[in-house]
Amino acid sequence: MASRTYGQYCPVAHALDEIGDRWVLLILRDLSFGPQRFTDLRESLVGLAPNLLTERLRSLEDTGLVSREELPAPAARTVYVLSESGRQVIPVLSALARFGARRLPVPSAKTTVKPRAAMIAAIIAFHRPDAVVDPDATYRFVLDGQAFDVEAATAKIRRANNDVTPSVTLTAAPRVLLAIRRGDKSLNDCTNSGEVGVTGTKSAIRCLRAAFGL
Amino acid sequence: MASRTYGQYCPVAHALDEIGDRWVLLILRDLSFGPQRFTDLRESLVGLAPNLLTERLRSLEDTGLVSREELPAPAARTVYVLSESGRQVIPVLSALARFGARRLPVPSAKTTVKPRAAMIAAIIAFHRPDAVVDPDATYRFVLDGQAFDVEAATAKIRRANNDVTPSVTLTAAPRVLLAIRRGDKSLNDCTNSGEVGVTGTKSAIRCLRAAFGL
DNA sequence: CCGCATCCGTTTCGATACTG
DNA sequence: CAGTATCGAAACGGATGCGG
Repeated sequence: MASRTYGQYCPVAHALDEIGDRWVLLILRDLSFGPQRFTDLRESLVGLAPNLLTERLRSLEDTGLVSREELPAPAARTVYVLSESGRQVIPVLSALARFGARRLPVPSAKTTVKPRAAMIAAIIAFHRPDAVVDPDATYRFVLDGQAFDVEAATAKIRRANNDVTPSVTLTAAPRVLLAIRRGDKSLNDCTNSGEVGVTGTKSAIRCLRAAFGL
Repeated sequence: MASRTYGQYCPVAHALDEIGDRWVLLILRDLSFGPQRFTDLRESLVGLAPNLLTERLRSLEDTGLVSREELPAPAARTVYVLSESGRQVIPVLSALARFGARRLPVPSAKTTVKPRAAMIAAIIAFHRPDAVVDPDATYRFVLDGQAFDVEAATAKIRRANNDVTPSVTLTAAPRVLLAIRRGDKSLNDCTNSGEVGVTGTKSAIRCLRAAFGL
């Protein structure tokens, strides 16, 4: 059951031994947004057979990148979460996202642009930690009703938490965010036309725009 | 022959569609050190069948990441090189190297540490472009007789070029460089004991140490 | 429903042999 | 040197089933 290894003493080869198998990086991508159940992953990863998902999750547990948590009653559910060392794959995901975002074709009218894909393509891939002014800031993005919080300093992303009061909230359709990113529209025009809503103090909004090059 | 795609509109998935197949990132890793012949790649990538290497190279040409060049006479040889867009995978390789380097076990006495692996593990993975003082500097590393030049500003790496006069030259056994990186030895001690040779102006050496955290 | 396990046809991979 | 051809082995993808 041990997956094939490259057998090279090289950090790149070793990394690929651990996270290079098919589906693995997409599983980790999903987990980077927060804990996920088996079926959450299945839903996102269309085409991945359940036995293979099981095997991948076991491997990731073995390497210590993912851990399993049992949520308490009423309905006991198993969720999978990125471990502390698992969070070290996030820069890899970011680099892949930056690479992929430049090469991703403009979505046709029929292509569905999921909120998470838009977050990755428009936000995470272009986050500039060096441009962050206020390290304590939190940015909230509401896309198609799904809310994400991004920690300014670290670019850590999670599903929005009501306990947190974000510095800025940006509301938009995923497709609009991509259009702005491509430069087909400007954020100013979109806020004026109501396609994008931005709330927060003027300085916080400036930080948002600087941090993500919007 | 079209390789399987994930079929998701997501930059990470798209990136993996292009460079996520088995062996592909290792091929790109090798090409990031400069042009390589078919047999150079075969030699480095033990276990990769030649027909599969052919197929991977064709796919990479199709996506425009790699291009083929025919060297002129006397002995006409085909070499494969990273294209301009292909250089965009370098941040992905760096991120993988950083991830893998932390998780790579200490090499046993029997493990062979190849010069390139040491370069990746000790140098590329830890390069700090923000710490670079002189952007025009070039660092030369001579490991087991193989010489590499690293451009300070960009961390571009290539096989050493005699036309270039490096700001600093560091000579060491691959294993020693890794030991320093792990903190088992200090660069100072190794230069005093002769295990590592460093030549260059005092300020250039300071730059080298700052740029790579040595 | 959720979290898997089993079975099975298809694709991909890896090793070796062979060729211009 | 730079590939192509072949073939058995492994991995994958899809469907189905099953206990909690």
